[in-house]
Amino acid sequence: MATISDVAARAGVSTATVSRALNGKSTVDPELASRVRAAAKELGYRPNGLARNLRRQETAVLALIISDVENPFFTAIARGVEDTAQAGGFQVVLCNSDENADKERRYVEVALSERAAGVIVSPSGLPGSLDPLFDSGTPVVAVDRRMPDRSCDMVLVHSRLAARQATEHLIEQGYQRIACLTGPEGVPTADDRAAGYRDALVGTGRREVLRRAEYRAPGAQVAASELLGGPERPDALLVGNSAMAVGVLGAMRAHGLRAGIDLGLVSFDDAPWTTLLEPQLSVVAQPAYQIGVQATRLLLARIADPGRLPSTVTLDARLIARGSSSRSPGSP
Amino acid sequence: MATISDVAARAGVSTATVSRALNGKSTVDPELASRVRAAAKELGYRPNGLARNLRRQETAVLALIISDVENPFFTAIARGVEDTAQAGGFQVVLCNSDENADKERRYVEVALSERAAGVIVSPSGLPGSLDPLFDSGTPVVAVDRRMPDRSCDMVLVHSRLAARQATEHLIEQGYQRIACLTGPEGVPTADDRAAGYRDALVGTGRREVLRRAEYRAPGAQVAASELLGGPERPDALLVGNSAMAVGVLGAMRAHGLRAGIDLGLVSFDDAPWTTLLEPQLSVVAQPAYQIGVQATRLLLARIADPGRLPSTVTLDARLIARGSSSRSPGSP
DNA sequence: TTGAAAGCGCTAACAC
DNA sequence: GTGTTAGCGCTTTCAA
Repeated sequence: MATISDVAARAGVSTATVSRALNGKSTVDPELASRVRAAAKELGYRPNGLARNLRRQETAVLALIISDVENPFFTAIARGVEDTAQAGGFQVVLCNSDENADKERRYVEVALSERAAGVIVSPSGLPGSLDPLFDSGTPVVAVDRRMPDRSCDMVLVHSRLAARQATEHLIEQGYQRIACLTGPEGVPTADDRAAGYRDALVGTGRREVLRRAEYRAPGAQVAASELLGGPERPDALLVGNSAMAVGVLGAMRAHGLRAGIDLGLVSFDDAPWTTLLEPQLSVVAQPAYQIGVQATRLLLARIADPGRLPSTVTLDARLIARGSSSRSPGSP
Repeated sequence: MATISDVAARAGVSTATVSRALNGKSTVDPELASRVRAAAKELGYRPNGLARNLRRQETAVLALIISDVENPFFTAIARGVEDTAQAGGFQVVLCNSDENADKERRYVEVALSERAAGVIVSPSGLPGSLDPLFDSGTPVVAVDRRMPDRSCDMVLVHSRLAARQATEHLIEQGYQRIACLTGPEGVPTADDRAAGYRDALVGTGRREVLRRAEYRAPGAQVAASELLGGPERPDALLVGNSAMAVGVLGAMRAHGLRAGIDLGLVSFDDAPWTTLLEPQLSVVAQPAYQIGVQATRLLLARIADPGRLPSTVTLDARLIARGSSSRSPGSP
């Protein structure tokens, strides 16, 4: 592969001039500049990013470490990050930590050793697993899940409030035994959903029925099956995310239960298929794309000014009530 | 950030010894090696990957350029790539070209200038848009969509055959006016589905009704609406992918049509929600994860031996017939 | 405006 | 077994 010296030789100038010409420095004779461009083109020259970044001590690549590529919530965040980063002249590489602290650590290593300009991460939740990242001084923004023991830029969702509103909605609809199936203990979003659920139940005389499972379909299906097959079956359920909702709906099918009528249902995350069900699934829609946009803005601001004080952006989620949380089937 | 010289100074050895010790070369005195490790730890030393890669003239990072992060088919491929690459000692960075030839080109530039060890790409379809990638000599594997005018490693699916089988299944079920809604002209997978659909229709006396739309929900919904609202409404439909199926099902809802009874339905891609519908959606399941695995194997083999002859792996897809393609509602 | 030369941090000959 | 040193390809002083 052609190097800058090859181009310089061919254009009959020094490597310095090639560098200046190709980087659009104004202090280059137009005549030389065009000779350089021609030579570069003929040789199919492509600057070596490694050498450039090594010399400049900076990169134009952001790393986005998300906890599950197969979860539409996170891919929507990725879209927001990508659009905003590209507009700011940065490229984004996506790393899938798969809710696995070990993979997360490995990708942090990659991001650091490749000297990414900044990192956006949805923390897997294991305390301290991101210490190397923070200690490195690399600009970081945490999304979706807060970092309890670290001061850093964050973009979060009012999910406790949203969980409370969703539960209150189920109460208003007249459901009596309302359960909550959320993510693993210690994962902040999962704990928030549980807390919001509790907030709504206080003083209503209803009993708390709280279950935990991983944020995926299989675990949720098992947990839901236990709940639905046990004594004192709940008549409504608040579900932690859309992957879990898939498991819950699978369990309901197995138990012959109809959404809305036999079991009121609200799930976090507005997946594209939720309106295809009969009845349609009520959801708490999180502004995933906006989370990505805001996180990138914070990150770019911090890259530009590493000394600025960390700030937290908290976005609202929106309850969309549909048929699955309404006792009269078929109502909106 | 600490450099190798800092570590060398602290351990009282040369940088060469630090490098050897940290890279596990056996020719280092154990005593010195442990002193080096201690010094590195104390300083929080992290090798500069840029410098290392520049010197070594190689990277352990693969780039995976997929056409849509929000499509479960591609994220499943990504999982397969990631698992296989990690087992082979490579990291994977994901780039989302978003079915956009321009973005695709930009990410190719990034992959080349960062000197990725290899690239796996699901081509956007614009002819020639990947020329720089191929011309660079970087190891490449194309997945899902073949490169008609290039000789390179590929991992494909027998989707023409699968489309034919799916259509034959609809014929067997007694549907008479079978239409096909597939992706844009020129996208190989879209053309294959159309061809397979035609293969099945030949000699059955049925008329071809072929529609094209982008591989996403909105376009598919519009196209399906036209089809379903027009004269001589089809009584069955073969759909190009799961995102399109979302659009089609939305259109059916708007027109008050029931799957299976009013409209026999088979869609490509076995998304997690397909079994939640009533009736369940019949699908052509593509081995997405395996595509990722095989593609990575081919890529690693080519990285190890750039001179080997290109080969193509073609995997089978599997028809899973469920209620949406059966006239008797509720049958499996 | 242009060129010569230093040097980013690391690895791999080569010499001892 | 260890140190010295050259050099990966680029950008950026510093002189001219």
